[in-house]
Amino acid sequence: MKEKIDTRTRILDIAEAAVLEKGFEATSIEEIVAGAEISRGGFFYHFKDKNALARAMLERYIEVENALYDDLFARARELNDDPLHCMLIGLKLLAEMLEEMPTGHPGCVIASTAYQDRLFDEGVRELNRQAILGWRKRFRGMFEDISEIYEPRESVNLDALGDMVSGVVEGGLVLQRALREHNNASEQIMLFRTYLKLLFAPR
Amino acid sequence: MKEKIDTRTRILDIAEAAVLEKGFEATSIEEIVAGAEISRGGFFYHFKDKNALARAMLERYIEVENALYDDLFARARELNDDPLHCMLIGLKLLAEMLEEMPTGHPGCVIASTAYQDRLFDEGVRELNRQAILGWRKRFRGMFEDISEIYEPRESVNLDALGDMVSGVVEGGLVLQRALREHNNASEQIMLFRTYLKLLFAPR
DNA sequence: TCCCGACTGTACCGCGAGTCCAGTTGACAC
DNA sequence: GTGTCAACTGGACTCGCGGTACAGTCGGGA
Repeated sequence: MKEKIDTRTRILDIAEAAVLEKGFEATSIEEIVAGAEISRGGFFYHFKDKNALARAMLERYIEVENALYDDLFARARELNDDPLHCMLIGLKLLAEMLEEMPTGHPGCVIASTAYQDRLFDEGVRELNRQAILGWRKRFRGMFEDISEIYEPRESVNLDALGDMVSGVVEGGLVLQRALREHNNASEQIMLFRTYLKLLFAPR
Repeated sequence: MKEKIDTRTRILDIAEAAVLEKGFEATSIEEIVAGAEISRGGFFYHFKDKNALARAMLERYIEVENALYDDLFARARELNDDPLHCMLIGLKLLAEMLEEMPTGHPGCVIASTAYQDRLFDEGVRELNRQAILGWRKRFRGMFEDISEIYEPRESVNLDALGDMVSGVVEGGLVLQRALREHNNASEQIMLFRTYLKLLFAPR
C-alpha cells in the first residue's frame, strides 16, 4: 500500500474542497474526518485545531497559485518576448483557465479568509497579507518592464496597478459566487486586459 | 421617552457594526443582546434566528448603498450634464468617500455573505444576487448613455463593464481588509476611472 | 524484540444557537 | 378600573461543534 496518499494531504484535499464550496465555518471537523475516513483523534493528531488547518490550507493554496502564475507567464514569455504582449497573453491564458473550470473557479481563499479574519490567528492573517504583497511585487515588476518601453497614456501608480490584477480577479470571483454565473471573473480579466492595451498603446 | 430608537433598529445597528468588524459567525447573539441591553428572549422576539438577522441586515445595507449611489450620481449630474463626465465625477466622489472613512470602509457585506453563503438560506443569497444585478443594470445604463456619444476605442460588453464597477469596489475592499491598508479601494476606483477615460476618449 | 509514529475510540467540557414558556410591564381601549 | 396586547424578561433546557485527554492498537523499521 505505497499508493495511499498520506493522511495529512488527504485531510487538506477534502477540507479544501469543502471550504471552497461552503466556507470555513460551515465545514465541520466531523465531515472532514468522515470524508478522509479517519477518526476525530486522527484529525487532531495532524492539526492542533481548526486554525492550524486553515493555516496549512492557505500555505498550500498560495504555493499552488504562485506556481500557476509562474507557469502561465513563463508560457506567455515563450510566445512573445515583449513585456506588454507577454502580459496580455498571460492574462488571456488566465482568463481561459478560469473559464475552463467547469463549475467555475472554486473561489479564492484569500477573500474568504479576509472576510472572516477574526476566526483566524495572526499567523493566518499575515500569510494572507504576504501573498497579496507578493502578487503586487510580481505584477508591479512586469508593469515596470512594460513602462520602460511603452510610455503610459495616463500616469498611474504601478503598485496600485499591480494590485488591480489581484483585485479584479478577487472581485470577479465575488461576483461569480454571488450571482451564480460562470464567466464573470474571466470577463473582468479580459476587460482589465483592454485597459492595459489602451494604457500602454503606442502613440 | 420618544427618543429611544426602537429595539429592532438598535439590534441591527449593533449587529452591523460587529459583523463588519469581525464577520457574521464571529458575532455572537450574546454580545448583540449585551450591546443592545436586551435579553436573549428579546432578540428572538424580533428575529426568529440568526439567519433572519442576516436577511434584515442585508436588506437595510442594500437600501443604504443604493441611496448612496443615487445621491452620488445625482450630485455628479448637477455638476456636469455629459454622461461620461458625470460618470467620472461620480467615481471621483465615490473614491473620496471611501478615502474619508477614517478606519477604511467597513467592507462590503456582499462579499462577506458570498463567501459564507452556506450559513444563509436561499432568501439571503437571492437578495445578494439581486443587489448586484441592480448595480449591473444601473451602471450598464450609464455606459449605454456614454456610448451613444463617445464611441469606445475597444468593443466591450457593457454588462461586464457595469459589473466592473462593483467588482473593482469589492476587490479593492478585499485587498484593503487583507492588507490592512487604507486606500486600496479608492485607488482601484481611480484606476478604473482612467480606464474609462481611455476607453471613451474622443478620437 | 522493542520502540515509535500514526492512528482509533471514548469520555468529557464549554460555548453558542435555538426552543419553550411562564411571567412582567406599560400603553391604550372601553 | 379592568382588560388586552405588544414588547419584552429570565430561566431552564437541548443540541451540535470545537477542543481536550488519554488509554489502547497496529504495522514497520533498528
